[in-house]
Amino acid sequence: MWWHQHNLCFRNPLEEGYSSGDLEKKVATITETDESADSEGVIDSHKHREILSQRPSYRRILNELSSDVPGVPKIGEEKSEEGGSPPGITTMAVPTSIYQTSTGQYIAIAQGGAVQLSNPGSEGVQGLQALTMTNSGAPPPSAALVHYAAQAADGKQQFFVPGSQVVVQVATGDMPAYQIRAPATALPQGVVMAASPGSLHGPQQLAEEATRKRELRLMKNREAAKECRRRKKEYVKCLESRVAILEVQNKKLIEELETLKDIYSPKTD
DNA sequence: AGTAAGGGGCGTCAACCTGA
DNA sequence: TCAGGTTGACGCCCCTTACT
Repeated sequence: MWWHQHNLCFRNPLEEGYSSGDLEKKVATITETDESADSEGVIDSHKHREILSQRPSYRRILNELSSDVPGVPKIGEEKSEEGGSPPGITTMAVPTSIYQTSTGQYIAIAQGGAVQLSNPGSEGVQGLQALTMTNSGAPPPSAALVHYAAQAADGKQQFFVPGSQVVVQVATGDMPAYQIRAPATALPQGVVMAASPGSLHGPQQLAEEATRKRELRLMKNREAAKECRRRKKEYVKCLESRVAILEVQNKKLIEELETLKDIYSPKTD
């Protein structure tokens, strides 16, 4: 866990009864920053909006905090430090591309060319089914939805993914296998490419295009919300560790002050 | 066992921000 | 200016815990 990976293994302040909001105020107080925006209690919505709009993102705040505290990872850089996973936690390759087939299955192509399958019922990458890759085709750089699927001439199922590549089912049964191939021909017979916006006619195609755009936007926003929540949690953890560090520092300074007082104060005998 | 309360996660919407 | 990213807010669902 991040909390332990950076030698910041203090008692978790949240377990001592702090809410994350309390923590934020606590850090603001200790560091004398201007983060205690809602300390006044009730504020009108307009003011609240202003405050929110002036508030930097979690990524920025945490990166600023990280630059102050050595050893605290910056958001966006934490991937490499997760190299050694804690015992008991199964690691899995982060997929670089995720595609959805016409049957609703998800195909994730991980770095190194591993292909993973996920059924519609499973959630996200959980439940992804690792499959054997028989070649190491480089995955396309961006994630996108598969627009079409087809049955190849040999009866094997194919999924066409962006980047002019084809994921081909090369074995069926209990342990299906898939390959990433460059398509031999431009398109197999019977495959119809999704129409480009410029070639749309009729209200039905326009409606389909609008639906497709909406679903794409929802999917992206879904992922963005997940990422945002992950960053928020990381931000709270960062605040927790900062509180712990500052409390220790504060305690030391108080002790030091008491010691100096004892040394330099005139004896009153 | 049944139930209410509380917490966490998720999807979605909307407002705002930012970079091209 | 606009498309895409970010994030607060809301409602929903599921799980856990305490209580009856």
